[in-house]
Parts: sequence; structure tokens; C-alpha cells
Amino acid sequence: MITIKDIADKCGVSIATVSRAFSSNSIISPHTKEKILKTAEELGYRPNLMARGLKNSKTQTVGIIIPSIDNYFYLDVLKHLELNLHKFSYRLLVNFIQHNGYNEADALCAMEDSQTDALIFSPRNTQNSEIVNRLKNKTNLLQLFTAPYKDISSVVTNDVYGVKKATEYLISNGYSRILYVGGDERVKGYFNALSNAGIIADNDLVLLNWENSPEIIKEKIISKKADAVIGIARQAETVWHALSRLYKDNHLNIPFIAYDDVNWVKMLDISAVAHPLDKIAEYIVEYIISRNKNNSEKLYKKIVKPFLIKRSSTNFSN
Amino acid sequence: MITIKDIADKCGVSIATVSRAFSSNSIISPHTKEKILKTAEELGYRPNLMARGLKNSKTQTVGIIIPSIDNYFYLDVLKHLELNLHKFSYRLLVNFIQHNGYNEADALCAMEDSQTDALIFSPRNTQNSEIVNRLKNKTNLLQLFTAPYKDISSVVTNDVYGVKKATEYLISNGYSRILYVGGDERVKGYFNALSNAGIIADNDLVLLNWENSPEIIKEKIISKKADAVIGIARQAETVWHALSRLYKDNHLNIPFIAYDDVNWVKMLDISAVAHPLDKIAEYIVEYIISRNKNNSEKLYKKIVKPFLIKRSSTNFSN
DNA sequence: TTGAAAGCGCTAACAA
DNA sequence: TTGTTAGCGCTTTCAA
Repeated sequence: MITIKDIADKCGVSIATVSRAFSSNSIISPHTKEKILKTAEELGYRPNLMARGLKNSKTQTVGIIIPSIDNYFYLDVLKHLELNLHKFSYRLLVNFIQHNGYNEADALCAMEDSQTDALIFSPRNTQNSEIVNRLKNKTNLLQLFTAPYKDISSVVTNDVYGVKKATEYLISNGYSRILYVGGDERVKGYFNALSNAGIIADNDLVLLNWENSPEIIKEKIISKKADAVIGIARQAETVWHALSRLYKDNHLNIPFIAYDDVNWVKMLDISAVAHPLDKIAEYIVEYIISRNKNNSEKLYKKIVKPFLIKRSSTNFSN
Repeated sequence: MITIKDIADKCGVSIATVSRAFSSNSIISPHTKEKILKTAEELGYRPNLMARGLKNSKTQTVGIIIPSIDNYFYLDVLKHLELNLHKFSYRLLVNFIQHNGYNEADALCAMEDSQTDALIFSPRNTQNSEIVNRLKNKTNLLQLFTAPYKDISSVVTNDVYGVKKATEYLISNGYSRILYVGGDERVKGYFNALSNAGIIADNDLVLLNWENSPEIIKEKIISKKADAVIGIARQAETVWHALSRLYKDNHLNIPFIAYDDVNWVKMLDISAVAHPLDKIAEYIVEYIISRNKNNSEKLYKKIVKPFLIKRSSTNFSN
């Protein structure tokens, strides 16, 4: 392994000078710097990140804890994030959570040991507040997509807005008996859109359970005469199954919008509410850079707007 | 930050003794060891991985370079791998390749700097042999899924076998004019199965191009009277599109097997050839552990067998 | 069984 | 502008 000592010897300077040649804000004569850089290149020198890290307590590494919810969406997140981090010489360490067994607390502890310069996670609740509080003093925490800890920076999507947009689009095309299948947070966007349009919401058209079967959804559509459907996250899959059966059995075909633009949604050309992953990745990187450069302690909170992608499952004129 | 010095002070021993308490094969009296471990626990001591790494040139980190081919399959790979590595206190560093721009060479260099104890990658060809050769002396390289470098360890899937199994299944159910859409390597399994069954292969039923359009496939099925289809990797998506149109326009419904059991394939209940990811992850970990423990230099080569998952797209009696 | 001390490769304060 | 030196936290050899 080539070290700065090898370069120093070859150039006839001290190791300190070599070190300076690689540091951007160090005083060094252009001539020696050039010579050092050239020899480093020749020798194939690569700095030892562990030695550097040990010295200045920085790992140049960002950790991300992925909730193992079989959401393929996260591969896109990872890709965008890694590509952006790379530009700033940060590396990405990943960690997965299992439903049973290895959990968030374990993942947080593992990341604590890794001494990452920043740690991105998507907590469901505040049950690990003890560990989280400890970590707050050791690294830069960032909540992604979910933000139960109010005193920790976050980058989240405005899902209420996203659902509202989807609902509005259906309403503007003449649909008023829209079935909503998903969580009780985002449903606000659904109610907002309806009330703005002067439509009285029918609670029978709202399924707030995350575990509805295709049968229940199908039955609901028929009995309540739903004329369109919005399906959130994994429930979108179930909605799709319900709609397939409905089409096969009753030859009924109603508009459908999926929340989260995942692979199968694209494949089947289904309209979807998508998230600007490039923007999200940019924000995350911005946070990390600012925290590690300026050492600002200000809370960083970003809310990004999802957007609607119109495809053939809502085949209207506009 | 709590260091071994803090523990040493509190216990009235030297830092060397504290270090010994944490090393499994060190001579230390059970009594002092117990006392040290207890104090460490109380103080909330966490070893500094960088200091440890600097000393013994081990990072306890494994790198993986993901070819950014939009294959969601890789999220599963990552998950299985990380979960297995975790058991042995290894961490996973990921890196993505872009089609244009940041490429395999860049990724390899980045990983070189990260000094990972092992590096997993999926090279398409041997064009980066220079960097690869340099890395061979610095880390433990492992080729995953593809193995163009013959002198480097690898874990690959037997895709010829996989395609053969799929073909055999179709044949055993009475189909003989099977359309194959995919690469020219795996097609061997297709020809094998046919010849074993005494069926003379029709070259018109083989599309070795990776960029066939749904129209071409649809037209092929009709003109060549194909009675079943096998679609490989991303071409499986195109096949599915062709089949949807065929069903809509001609009300023709023929059996279909997709190669690679990805999300949309599961969603649509399409029969598929899948890979034992848990087994693959186990092999990878076995390789890493053996290389970092025993320091064996033997080439590690594993070939795993894919398996067929029967679903409704091949709705036979067995 | 334990301690003292050297050193892994690097950075930065201080001195020249 | 450059060199000397201490030290980041840990492991390990050697001596006690």
C-alpha cells in the first residue's frame, strides 16, 4: 500500500506537505503541489479513508435504513440517492429491517457503530426515541417519507396533496362516486377535493383498512355504485385485482388511479401519483452537505409535491 | 465518546487488557474480563470501527456494485444479502452504475478507496480487466450472476437449466411450437429440451434480439402458429404486452412463462423461472467469511439452480 | 495474566 | 511556505 510517506520520500518533502497537497484549503506552493500530485498519480496513491476518518471523526459515509416492506420503490430511492451522494464523495451504507426479527432498533444500533456522517430512516412511530435521542448527538438524523419525530429534520412527500390531485382529476372528468382504499391520513386530500367541488362525501366509499381483499373491494364497487377508484400503496395491488375480476365477471371497467408509481403500475399503464425522486435525493444531499460543512443546527424540513401521471386507466380526453 | 481508555481508567487496568476483553482469542482472566465487559456496558462503550480497521486493515464492510438496469430484482438481492451479512457483523456498501456517465470503472475505483473486505459485482465483459486485476490483490472479488473473468470467484445461476425446465414443462403439457424471446446463451436450454423430446426446433420460433417490439412478437405468434411463449428478463414485459393485444384483438390466449420472477410477474400471476435468493446470499456470505477467515486463495465457484413457479399463465392440470 | 509501548495513515497545531 | 510532532482509538509484540 502506498502512503503519504512514500510520496514524501520520493518528493523529498515532509508528510505534512504531502497532506497539504490533498487538502483544498491549505497553504502550499503551486510547484510542490504539482510535483506531489504527479508523483501520487504515478505511484497510484489512494488515501486511506480509515486513517483520515480516525483523525477527523468523519467517515464520508451516509447510512440508510430501509423498511423491508417489499416496496420496490426503494430501489429507485437508493439509486437516485447514491448517484447524488457520489458527486460529493459520500458512500452509501444500507441496512434492511425485517418484519419479525431484526428491527429498527437493531438497525439504528448497527448504524451507530458504523459512525455514519448522516443517517436516513423512515420511522413508523416514536417507539425508539431513546436510541434516536442518543444518535442525535452522534450523527445527522434525517427522516424520509415519514416524520413522527417532530424535533428531527425530515424530507417527506405531501401525500394529502397527492390524493387531492388524483381525486380532483377524476372529479373534473365527471366522476363523483369515487372509492378510496388506503390510509386515514391521506384520505383528507380525498375529502378536501370532494368538498371543494361541492360533492357530499359518502363514507361508504371509503375503505381505511390496509387489508381489504379483492372481493370486498369488488363488492363495494358494485353495491355502492362506485364510478372510479383510488388505491394507495400496496392496496393499489388489491384494487387492481378487484378491477380485473370486475371486468371479467361483469365487463365493468372504471377509471383507476394508483398511489405510488411502482413497476407494475407502469407495466400495466395505470395512471399514478408519483414522487419526484430526483428532487427528494437532491434535498437529502443538500441536508447532508450543509450539516457536515456549516455545522448548522437548524431543523431541515422539506415537503415535496407528488404529481399525477395520466395513463390509460383514466383514458379521458385530457 | 467512550473509548477503551475510559474503561481502563474506571477498572484500574491497562488499555491492553481492555482490548483483550473484547478479543475472542486472547488470554485474560475471566474475572477481569467480566468486570471490563460490565463497565463497558454501563458506560455504553461502542468500539471505534475506524481505529480498529486502521490497525488491522479490515473494514468489516462488503461492497456491491449494482448495474443500474432497472431490474427490481436487485432490491431482493440486496435485502437477502444484507440480512445474511449482518449476522456476521458485516456492513453493506452499495454503488450503482449508470448507463451513460458513471460506469463500472468509476464504481470499481470508488470501492477500491472504500477498502471493502469483499467486492461483489456483475461485469458484462472483461473490459475493465486492468482495474480488476489491481483490485484482486486488495480485496476479495466475487462475480454475481455473470462471470466473464474466468480467474475470479463467482456465484451464478444456471440459466440454461432454467430455460430447459420451462421448456420441458410446456412440452410435457403438449405444446411443441414454443416461441422463445431472449438471449442467445440461455436459448441452449430451449434447444436441449426440444431435442430431448424429439421435437425438431423451428428457427422461426426463436427471437434472439433483446429489442423486439410487441408487434413483432404478436405477428410472430400468429404467422408461425406458436402455441406457447417463453420471455426472458426485460423481454418478458414485451411478450406480455404482445399477449395482451393478442387476447384483445384475436381472443387468443396461449401459455406464457417469464424468466425472472419479478414483481409484475407475481402481480399478474404469471408462471416464472425464479432464483433461490436465500441460497445465493448464503453462498456469497460463505465466500466472504472463508476468504476473510482462512485466507484461502482457492477459486470459489457456485452455480445455483433456478426453479419453476407454476401460476395461472400456464393453467395446466399439473 | 497483565502492562508498556510502538504503530496503523493521516491531519493540524505549532515552530521555524 | 515547510517541517516537526502529537495524537485520533485500537491491536499486538515484548517484557515483566
